[in-house]
Amino acid sequence: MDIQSSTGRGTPARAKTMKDVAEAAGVGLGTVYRALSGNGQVSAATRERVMAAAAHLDYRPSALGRGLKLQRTNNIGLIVADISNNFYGEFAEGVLASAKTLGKHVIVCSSGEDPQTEREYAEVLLQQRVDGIVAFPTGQNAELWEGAQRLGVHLVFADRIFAGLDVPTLIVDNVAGSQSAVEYLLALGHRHVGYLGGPQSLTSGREREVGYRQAHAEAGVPVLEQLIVRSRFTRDTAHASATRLLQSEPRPTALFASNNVLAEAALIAIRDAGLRMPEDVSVVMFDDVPWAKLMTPAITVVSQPARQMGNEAAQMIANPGRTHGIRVIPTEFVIRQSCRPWHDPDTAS
Amino acid sequence: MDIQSSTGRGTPARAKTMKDVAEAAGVGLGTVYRALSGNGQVSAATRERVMAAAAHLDYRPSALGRGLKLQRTNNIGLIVADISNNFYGEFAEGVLASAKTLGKHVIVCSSGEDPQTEREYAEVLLQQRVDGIVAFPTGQNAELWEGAQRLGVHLVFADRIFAGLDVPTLIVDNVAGSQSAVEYLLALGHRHVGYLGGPQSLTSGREREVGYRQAHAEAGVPVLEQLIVRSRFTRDTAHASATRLLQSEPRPTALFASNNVLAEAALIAIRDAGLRMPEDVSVVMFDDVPWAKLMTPAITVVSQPARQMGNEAAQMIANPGRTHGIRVIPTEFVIRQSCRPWHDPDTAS
DNA sequence: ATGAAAGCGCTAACAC
DNA sequence: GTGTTAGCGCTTTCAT
Repeated sequence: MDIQSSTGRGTPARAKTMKDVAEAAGVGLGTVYRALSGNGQVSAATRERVMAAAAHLDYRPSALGRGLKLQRTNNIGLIVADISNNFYGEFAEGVLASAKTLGKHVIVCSSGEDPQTEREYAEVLLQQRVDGIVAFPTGQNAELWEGAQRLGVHLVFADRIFAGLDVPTLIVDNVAGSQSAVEYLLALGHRHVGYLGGPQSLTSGREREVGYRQAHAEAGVPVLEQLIVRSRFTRDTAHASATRLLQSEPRPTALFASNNVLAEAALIAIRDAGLRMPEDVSVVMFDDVPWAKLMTPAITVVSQPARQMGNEAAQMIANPGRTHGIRVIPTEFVIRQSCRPWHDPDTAS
Repeated sequence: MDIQSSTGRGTPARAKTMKDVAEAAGVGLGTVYRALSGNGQVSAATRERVMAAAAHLDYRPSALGRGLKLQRTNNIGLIVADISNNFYGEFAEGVLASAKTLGKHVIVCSSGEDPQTEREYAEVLLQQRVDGIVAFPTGQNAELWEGAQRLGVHLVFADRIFAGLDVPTLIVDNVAGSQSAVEYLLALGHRHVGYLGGPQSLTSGREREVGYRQAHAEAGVPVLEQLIVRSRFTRDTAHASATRLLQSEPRPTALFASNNVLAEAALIAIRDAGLRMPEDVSVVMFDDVPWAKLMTPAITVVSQPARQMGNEAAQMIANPGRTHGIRVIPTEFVIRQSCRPWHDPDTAS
């Protein structure tokens, strides 16, 4: 009696293969393939028998065998900075939704904005032989991305322009979005608009600051450098930066937070400082997260269509060749109740 | 002259294989394997040559070939309801972080709480031959999960108990968490506490309602069924439900929202109804999302350690056998400023 | 210490 | 219309 052949209780049943189905249906391997895939001619009777055998055995094709043969996996990688951040979460939902309709599957990675982690994840994705990668690149690892492209892995970058690489990129109009927000604050009479910005290493950090400066230039209002505070786009350093900004001389009467994490920090810092919004300080933030409209007063925002961008990124990965260069998505300025006109007490008539 | 062999500009270089490395290093396939994997003996000199050749060719092992041979992929699936919801986002960050340290990779799927979508995604994950799946199950598709277990795919469920299936499950103490919140409101003098609940089909929906009822029973306060409104855990139906709850007779003087999406809806409905928090209506919510402490007043919450749960889920998948039954995680009741004592005007002395 | 060869599950070309 | 076979890239056993 052969112990190996007994159906052990604890031993999981090996996943069934085409060969199993072929034996069960009493046909050859090729016939099973033709019957199940629809490629090639099979008689109706045979097809019936094969389908029945497959169903009975609970056969499920192996994506591994298939991928190995076809040199194509239908898997794509997604590298975001922080999936618990609503912006990336919305983007990811968009990628997942479009990927599903395209018959693709998504391996999600969270880099924490760390180039080393990004590198490790990209390496993993290449080993998994993904067909493409959607990434919010840290700005490092140029050789890595070049290598990926050489291997025929389709790339799409989001939110940041990677200088020197020819990768299709999806980006919002940071300069215009930021500029419209700051113009609005200046038009309300604010002359000391604090800017809570991201790192200069990212396009989104740099460009939003450019918009801030352009708005000042066009309004003829001088920029006070001490009102510009740069922080990482993460919670750890954000609070200290926001607090520092509120303690600047002169104290800002309005504040523009250049992403949702920095805005959170700003609101907490404002409350901690005993200031009221909008009486003491007006606030505008970049990125229309769900809680922005919950606040009292509701926050005025520069809205970016994160989910739609995710959709589009997945489409771009699936249709390489149709996508070139940088696609700029417009932002929308949504005025709510977090800003108030400012009349400088010193110069009041 | 052979055209095929020329390095075409547009033709991507095929990913290098062990065979390529073997030829470049002038050794056999087995030697390359032994040199790169560390399994087996290789002379120092040979190892050196192999490593150099691999580096020079930019060789990257194929997870496909490896997985096919080993019948094990080191990939795990994660099925959440909505990755843009902060709760799932935090959980996912936890899974990703732990998976990384365990050398595993995560295919993320978003079911939208739809059993059909869940089924399709689970099917995909099984075809991908994932080693395990972490899921927030909809409660349907029992046969599917049983089949997965039979195939030796390790399962971990989160947030919901699936009756009739023996799957290790990670869950917060919904009854106790909910009960402590409602006890608090009753102790403040509220006698008409509205309950904005999730669907009865999910454990988290049912149990939180049980906590609500137990708190009333122990305080000797009768439950008014018209103050219990159930909604799906999604934005579409939440707002209508919240509005309906606020129009109940008697009007609730306090409100317990059983998840973060319902809480969002409740706050908007409160504002739309022209009510003030906490003067007109006290509020407690389940799940301590980042914006809860941003609100003025800051919201009192039942906090659940979402990220830590994600960590633990990944560990459980990686160490099957060590995990059995249902692991209940305690919640934490965090009192902030969104509740106020209530003295019924009719019975005031 | 190293080379040769089999086989994981699938696709596709070929033979009948 | 159907069966057979080679090969994708890797791991592992068996010779040498």
